[in-house]
Amino acid sequence: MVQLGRHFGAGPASLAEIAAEEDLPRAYLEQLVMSLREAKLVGGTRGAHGGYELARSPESISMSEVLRALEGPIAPMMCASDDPEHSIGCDRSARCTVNVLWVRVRDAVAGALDSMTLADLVPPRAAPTPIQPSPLQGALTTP
Amino acid sequence: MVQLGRHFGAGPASLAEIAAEEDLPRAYLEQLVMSLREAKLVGGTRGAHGGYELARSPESISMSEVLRALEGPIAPMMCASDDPEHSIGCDRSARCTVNVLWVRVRDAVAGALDSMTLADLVPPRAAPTPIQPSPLQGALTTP
DNA sequence: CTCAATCCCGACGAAATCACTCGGGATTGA
DNA sequence: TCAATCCCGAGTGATTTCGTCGGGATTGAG
Repeated sequence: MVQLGRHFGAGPASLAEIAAEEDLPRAYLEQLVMSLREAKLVGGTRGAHGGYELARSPESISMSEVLRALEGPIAPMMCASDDPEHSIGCDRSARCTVNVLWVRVRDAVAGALDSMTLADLVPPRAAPTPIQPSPLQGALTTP
Repeated sequence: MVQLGRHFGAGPASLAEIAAEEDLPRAYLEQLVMSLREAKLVGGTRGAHGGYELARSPESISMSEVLRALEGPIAPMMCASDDPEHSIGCDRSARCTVNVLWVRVRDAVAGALDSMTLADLVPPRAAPTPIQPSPLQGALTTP
């Protein structure tokens, strides 16, 4: 996850390393990285001295991509999913007025996630390019 | 939930009625309404011909209140909860740079929820006072 | 060539959560 | 008095989440 961002440009990082730094079980990490790989966000190189690496620069990877890769489509409820494939319309869709609410929430979340990149989350001192300050939070904190 | 909003001003509605209209199990509704009662959003009147009623007008009840009552504090992760009481700091809080992300998401959700009231969700024809069009969605859909 | 490090993959398991059920009071209008 | 209704706590079954296990397949180094 984020550790890979910190490690960017320094060659591949083995799961063993990451597991140590993050103290998470290595076997579990494997599983997570698999999802990231399927989403083409990281690439793995095999063999001794192998490991994982970001496929693109941290600045170009939005957190919405990461989260979608790890947790599936953004959907507060099944009837308001990002991905039309997975959205199963609930039986009472006709008289259900609540759907708009969920759609709003979903868009809010997606917006927040889109407004941050992996680079925003690597520890401060390493932040290379100043990012435009999120346009989002102004709108959200106004009364 | 929303049905109560629709029913506002027409005296108390029994769970049996609501269960019929919503076709949800009545016993389950009881449980939900309990939470709403604890949050002072609805009041119950007992005895024959009793039922539940909104405690305030639908326009004055924000969906964030409702959701907080039903699902607890708004918190995408435990380390970024609305309610300081329930927020349990994760062990790695020191080196955890991800927290800001969750806080942003939480605020986005809270904002979206605050921007809608129960009245916005009662079926269109019944909407009494025109609400100011949400200030939120403009900000969220801009590139 | 061989071997150890590492990724790749599928299946399994325990714990928490969700949606819902059961059974039995306590109150009140008719 | 009695039936309708709220009030309340405990219990259940399915699903999801977090994490484990074991065994290949690849590749660089010696």
